[in-house]
Amino acid sequence: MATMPPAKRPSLIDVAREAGVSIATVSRVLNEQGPVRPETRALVLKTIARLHYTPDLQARALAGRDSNTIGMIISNIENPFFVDVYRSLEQEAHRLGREVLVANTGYDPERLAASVRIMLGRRVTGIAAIISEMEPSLLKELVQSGVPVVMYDVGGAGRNIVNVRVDYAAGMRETVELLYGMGHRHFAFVGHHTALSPLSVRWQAFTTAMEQLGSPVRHQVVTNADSLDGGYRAAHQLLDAGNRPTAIVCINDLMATGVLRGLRDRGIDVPGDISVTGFDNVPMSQYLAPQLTTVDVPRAEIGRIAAERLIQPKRARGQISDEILITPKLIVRESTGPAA
Amino acid sequence: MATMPPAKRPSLIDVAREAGVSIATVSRVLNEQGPVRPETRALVLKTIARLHYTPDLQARALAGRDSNTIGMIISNIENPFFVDVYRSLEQEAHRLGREVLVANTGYDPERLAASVRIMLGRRVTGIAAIISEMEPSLLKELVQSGVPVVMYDVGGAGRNIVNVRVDYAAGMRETVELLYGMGHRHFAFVGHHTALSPLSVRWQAFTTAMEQLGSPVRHQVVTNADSLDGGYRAAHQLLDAGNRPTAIVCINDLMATGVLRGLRDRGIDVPGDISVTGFDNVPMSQYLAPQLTTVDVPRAEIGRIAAERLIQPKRARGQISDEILITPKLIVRESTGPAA
DNA sequence: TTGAAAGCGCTACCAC
DNA sequence: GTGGTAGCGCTTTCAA
Repeated sequence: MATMPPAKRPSLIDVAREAGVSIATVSRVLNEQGPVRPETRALVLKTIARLHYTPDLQARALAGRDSNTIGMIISNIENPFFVDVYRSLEQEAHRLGREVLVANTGYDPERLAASVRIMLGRRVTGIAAIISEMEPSLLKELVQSGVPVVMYDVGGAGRNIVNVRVDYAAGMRETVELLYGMGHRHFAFVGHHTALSPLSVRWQAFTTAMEQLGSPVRHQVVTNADSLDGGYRAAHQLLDAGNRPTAIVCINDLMATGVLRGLRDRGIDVPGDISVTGFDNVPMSQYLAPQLTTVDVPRAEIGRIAAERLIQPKRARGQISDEILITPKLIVRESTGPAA
Repeated sequence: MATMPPAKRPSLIDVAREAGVSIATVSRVLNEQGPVRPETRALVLKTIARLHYTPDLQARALAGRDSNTIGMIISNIENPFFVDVYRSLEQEAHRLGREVLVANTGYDPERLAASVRIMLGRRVTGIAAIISEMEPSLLKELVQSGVPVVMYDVGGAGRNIVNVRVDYAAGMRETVELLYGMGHRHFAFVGHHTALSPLSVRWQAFTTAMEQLGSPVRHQVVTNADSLDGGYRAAHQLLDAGNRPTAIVCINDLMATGVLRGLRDRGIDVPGDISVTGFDNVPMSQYLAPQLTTVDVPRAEIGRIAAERLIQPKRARGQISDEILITPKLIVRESTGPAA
């Protein structure tokens, strides 16, 4: 028994040959472009079906048409926040007839660089960078590529860059003031590694808000991985360090969820003994016990805006950069209460 | 001031011209293949950097080398279960030098069909279908495409298909027996729409387990969207319907989380009044209060196996199909207790 | 060690 | 209406 040849996938040529027409005609029916006699059309369609022909998108993109795809890079798909932005961006992209190529970096700078190369290599028509950090050199590469880019959290300037910013300062101020008003004077901030950076907008927003409160207020900081477990460990570290705070402000809901669990393990009541706040208002935050006090960041809006800007970048010439500011909103739930 | 031309991206030709060598040479240094004089190599590299050249992956794939990409289709990225499988598959793929192309169908059959077309169109070297349903015609198309496929939950046979199955029957039996042993006689099953299908392995596993318990045991069913909110609404429906069960078995942790919240809203104590179980053992299940009794499905293993099978499909000839069975394990936590 | 040239599968333009 | 054909950017023989 002879070994079968690798059974190459059928191409336009195969379809054309089988149908007895030219490849140009097949292409026409495929793209519903230009005139084709109904009968010819039907024949071609039948042949395509018979051969299980699937157009090669790479070749199609190569031959002039663009890739019809926008890329999205996120730093932690484990965090529901990013997933929500992704879903909204994808929905909008599909509505506008585009596909989405996702890449998850896991906060790894190398993966980020690789992801950018892949996106550029696949000739995406735009890139949404929903990440927490970006090396200047990479950013420069992105600017020079000329591809439309929407950035979130990390800034950047260039005629092809649009920045989406959340007014963290406002959100953090509301949070801190709520707590302060409830009598809290000893705060702790729980963040993840990337948040150490002076570039971290959330961290900066927190310190600024604290400074505005004045001198009698103290705070300490714990950093860990951006995960449920990271928050969990942070809570234990905080308690082990002694000098217990009465309010714990977390960089996001994911970590706050871990903190809540860590405190419960140690028999600490929330908000009776300690108050806890998150940030983002991910769906999960409502399903916890106690429900999390947090700051709502409109993820759906962010994804939608990113898709829009990427797909219809009809921007005025000469404009250096663009900035979109989003205002978050404090949502008070059960995890905060008067200082013990 | 003249309008700038669209500033096409530099190609191999541009690099070759600038460096004064042939495109073949540039290609060689790019792929670290064949002999190239160190000085030539250095020159080319410098030129590439200067021009910010990024190879066109589509063209590369077209010209013979494969796309170096495996595709993954999931049905609900909102469910952490799928995200975990994705992360593990991606990690393994990267370890083996491959990229991953993800598609989320949101349980939409049309999106599923579109996703398959896109994967095939991009000439992925394999597809992991981690979904809950698949139309027979689509499945057939997949088989005929000849692309290696790994399927989870939904079956399929073909020389290019590998099935990963979880022994839901075992997991459900353990769950139901735990509850029965605690005195429960009135069960409710909470599933999502897809679970209505007689093809749904989880639903079948539940009914089978119930039958084995004998006649004095009753059960009712509620279906809703596969989401936190879906579970939440299911709980309310269950309570409104009267004839309250003492144990609620949920199709997965996502819905169980919603159920927990719904019960709490109605002042019902878990597990004091009603016991609740989930399935999957997603990270979140440990962070709830009460912590969820659930069945652990090794997601990381599933992702790893999928990647392996897809990337090294050195399978024996003539083998009709392949099947991998994974045995889940019950994890008893706080959400289950003696019948009221 | 390097270059020339033949495709890969497709679109788009120009003839007929 | 339909066919021929020139690329798109790259890899890969085959010669030089």
